[in-house]
Amino acid sequence: MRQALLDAALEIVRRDGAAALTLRAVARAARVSHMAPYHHFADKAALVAAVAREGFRGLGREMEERIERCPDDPRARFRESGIAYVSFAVKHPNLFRVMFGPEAADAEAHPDLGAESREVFDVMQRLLQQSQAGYQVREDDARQIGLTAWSLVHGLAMLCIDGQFGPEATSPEGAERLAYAATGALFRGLRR
Amino acid sequence: MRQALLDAALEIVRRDGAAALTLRAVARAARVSHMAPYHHFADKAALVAAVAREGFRGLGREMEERIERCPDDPRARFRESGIAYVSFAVKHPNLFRVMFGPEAADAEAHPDLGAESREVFDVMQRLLQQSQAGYQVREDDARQIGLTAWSLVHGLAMLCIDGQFGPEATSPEGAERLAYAATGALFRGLRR
DNA sequence: CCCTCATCTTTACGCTGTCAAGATTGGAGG
DNA sequence: CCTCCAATCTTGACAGCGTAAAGATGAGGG
Repeated sequence: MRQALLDAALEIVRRDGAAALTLRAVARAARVSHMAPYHHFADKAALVAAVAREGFRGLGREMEERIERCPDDPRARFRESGIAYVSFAVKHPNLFRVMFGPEAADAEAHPDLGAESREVFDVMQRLLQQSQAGYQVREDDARQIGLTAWSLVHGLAMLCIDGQFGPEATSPEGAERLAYAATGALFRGLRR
Repeated sequence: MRQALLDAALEIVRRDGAAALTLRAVARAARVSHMAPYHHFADKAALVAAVAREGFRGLGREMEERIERCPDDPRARFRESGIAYVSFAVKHPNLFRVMFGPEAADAEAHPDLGAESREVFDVMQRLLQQSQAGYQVREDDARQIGLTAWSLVHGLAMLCIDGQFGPEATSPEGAERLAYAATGALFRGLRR
């Protein structure tokens, strides 16, 4: 039942956007009364957090899947993880907006959600350290470089799905091309 | 009257956050009936767009103000514009969220808002081209580099105010330190 | 003087999240 | 087998939201 509600919520977000994610709409889609969700989620924020959690798991999966394609080059793996980040956002813009939207924002209220997002960041951080171990990235403060890389792909993802770069950036191909170029510029700066 | 409503809206956003920005709350704060705002704004989205527009103007102002401090070094001016971007977000997090929030997102519905945000981007773009003219930045596709720089500072701003970098990144000093380091890494890559 | 138009108010509707109270149900203990 | 209980679901209600419709008010020009 909880899973059915979550599936309905994900479908609503995918089809109609974050604004349509409503407790009552989820209940309708699951063919239960408008109060039934309260027996599985404390309130609306908890439902939204659960949806966001699914999003972070999917993002992590797509990143892992993509970096498996180049097992030998640590630097390429690091770069591909960033491109996967942008690609995921453009392929699932509504879900991505929920993941970083105002209702799931305060990580205090939903600590497990914060853990899930930190795990995604840790994937990038681990790849970065392997790149450093492979003498391909400067040995400056690793955390600082990780935050910079995360900021770059996160901002690129956000501005792409907000249409700030024009319509060509909303296609997966266009977004990946931008991500490829952007990460390339950063890499030239990170190279030792 | 329109200005009074706008001021009330800005105050509500600043004090209570984007979620509290409500047509009725604005009307209450301005001591008019809950329908009065409709004579000055087509609907709630129009009010939100007007608030966002004020935000972009303030952002542009802070950027211009900050780059005036270093009139001689084009590259430093470019960098300072990015730091001002992050600084503005951390100093006005609620307003920043409205500027890129879902209600002001579709630039189609409010073309003047899109113009205002494009103007901010153009400031950075112009500084970039001056840096190129001063032989301090590679001559790759200027638009591409501009988008990369915008993405970096935008992502940094977003993740700072979302608390994803921890509490130390929510202070103006901490955020500026991060922005300084991040733009530095990118600059090493952009240098010819 | 009266008409007109812009501005503001009142009332009403459907939607939302959530509280409170009842109904159903399935399994554990006597 | 009966009873009780806890979990689950439903019904009904309330306040707050955005907004549509219609009435009030008041100033300016014929």
